[in-house]
Order: sequence, then C-alpha cells, then structure tokens
Amino acid sequence: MNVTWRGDALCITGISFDAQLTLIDSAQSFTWREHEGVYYNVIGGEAVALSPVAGGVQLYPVAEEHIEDVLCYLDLLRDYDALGRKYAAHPQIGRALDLLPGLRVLNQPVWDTLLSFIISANNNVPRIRRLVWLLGEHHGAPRMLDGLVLRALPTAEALAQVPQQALRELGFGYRAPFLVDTARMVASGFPLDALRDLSYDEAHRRLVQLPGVGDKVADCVQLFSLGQAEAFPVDVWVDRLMRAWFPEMNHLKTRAALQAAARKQFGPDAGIIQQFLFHCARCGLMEV
DNA sequence: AGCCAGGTTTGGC
DNA sequence: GCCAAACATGGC
Repeated sequence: MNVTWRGDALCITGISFDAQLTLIDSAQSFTWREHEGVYYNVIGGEAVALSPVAGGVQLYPVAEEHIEDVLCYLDLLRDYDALGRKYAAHPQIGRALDLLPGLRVLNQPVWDTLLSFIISANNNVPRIRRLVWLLGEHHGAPRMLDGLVLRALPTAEALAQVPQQALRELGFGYRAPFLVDTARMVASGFPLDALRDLSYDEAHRRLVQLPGVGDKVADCVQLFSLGQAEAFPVDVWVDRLMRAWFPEMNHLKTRAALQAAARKQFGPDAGIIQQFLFHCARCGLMEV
C-alpha cells in the first residue's frame, strides 16, 4: 500500500478496493451516493468525495491527522489475501472470496450505522436506501462539495426532537418510534462510542437494549461500525445460505443457533466471511 | 391478491 | 425459555 498526496486529495494505491461494490452494492452502507463516477458521503459532519484511481482510490478533502481514520474506515489494514488463502479449498467460501475482489467491510460511524440498520428491519435494500436518504434530506444538516448539496444524517439530539408522525408521513411505518426513542436514549447519555472498547458480548448486550435493535441489527452495527468482525448477522439470506451450503447446520432451529455455530466455526473473521457469502447469495452470483 | 424484504416486539404458554 | 402474531410500506 502506498499513500501520497495529489494536491489536496489523499491518494491510496497498491490496494484492492471496489468502490461501487463496497460503498453501494454490498448493502453494508446506505449513505454513499454515486455522481458521475465519484462517490460522496458525509462522515463525522464533513462532506467527502472518493474516486477510483488505477490500483486504488483517492479521497478529498482529508486532513493529515485523519489518514489513519481513512485507512480504518476502508478496512485497508486487514489482509484479505490471507483470508482467501485460508479458505481457498472451501467450495463456497473460497468461491465467494474469489468472485468479489475488492469488497471490504467498512468501519462506519456508529450512529449512522445504527439508524440505517434499525430502518433495515424486515425491509428491502432499495427502500432502506431511500428511507436513509429521506432522513438526511428532511432532518439532516447540508454540506457542500463539488457544487453538490450533500446531507448528513440527523444527530441523535436533532432526531430526538422529531415527532414520530413526521417520520410516519415520510413512509417509515412502524420503525418511526424505534428511531425517535433510540435517538432519545443516545441523546440522553447511552454510551454509543464507548461500545468500541467493549468485548463483543458486552457491546452486543448493550446494543439490544435500544428500541428497534435485536440480535441481527446489533451484529450489523458491531460488524460495520465497531470493528468487531466476529459478529455474524443472520438475516433471511444468511439463514437460507447457511442451511443450503452448510448442511451440517441445517438441523439448527433458530437464527440465534445459526449465528452461534457460525461464530464458533469461523472465529474472529466470521463477519468478513458473512459479507462475501451474503452478497453472493443476494445477488444470485451463487445458487442458494 | 398474496408474498417478500439485511427483524423486532409483544404476549401467551 | 420458545413460539406465533402483529407490525408499515412498496415492488412484483
């Protein structure tokens, strides 16, 4: 990996990173937008642009003291090739890793991830993306970049003041009270950012105390924002794929049992594997 | 019309 | 503790 400056843009090369796949198609983030080949987001209150370049990506604006944060966000410090070698002989895992070069599991802001996956419950990807976008459009702060108006997601303090009815009218349905009530808990001191320093079990136990957060949403927050890659979210797709591709687990009754078995079998990288299997199944790249 | 979507909550045993 | 039903919405 090689990190240099190209004007005010941070240029990272010598890496495998598929922006469209990682930021949009894999459905681990719902806040990135693509415009004329450039990917935009608001992270930590600041608008940022990411462009694919030969052998890597470039981002701007990036402050020098945030270089490490960028590498962490894009998960560029993890050795995905080593994972590929480890599972090269496994019929499904090896193939999934082969089919999706450049897919990485992001480390996003915790609050954005929490909102996105509360919205994701019993929902489909296009509508999740639309609802997350609506949340920013109606209740988030605007930021300018490249002549575009981008919007942050509302802070917990801002969302705590939004009437449930306003969200209902935007189409959030029964998730409206989950979002507002969770915002109230976070605004009144729930230690969201401290979860990063806790064990998987302890962080999980605390996350499921939030309204609208069950085992699956908690695992998504842990995997996609807390850097806890032993999390293994089991949704309808992973439920199906585990039973089809791991017949020895097909006798397990519940998703909780599937989750526990997968975590035991795959260990600290379980969630990374989950993401590759999930995308292959959901997009029909591998027959379920 | 009925089923499905990156589930969670609630109430009954 | 396990299980079923209810929950909003939009696409097919």
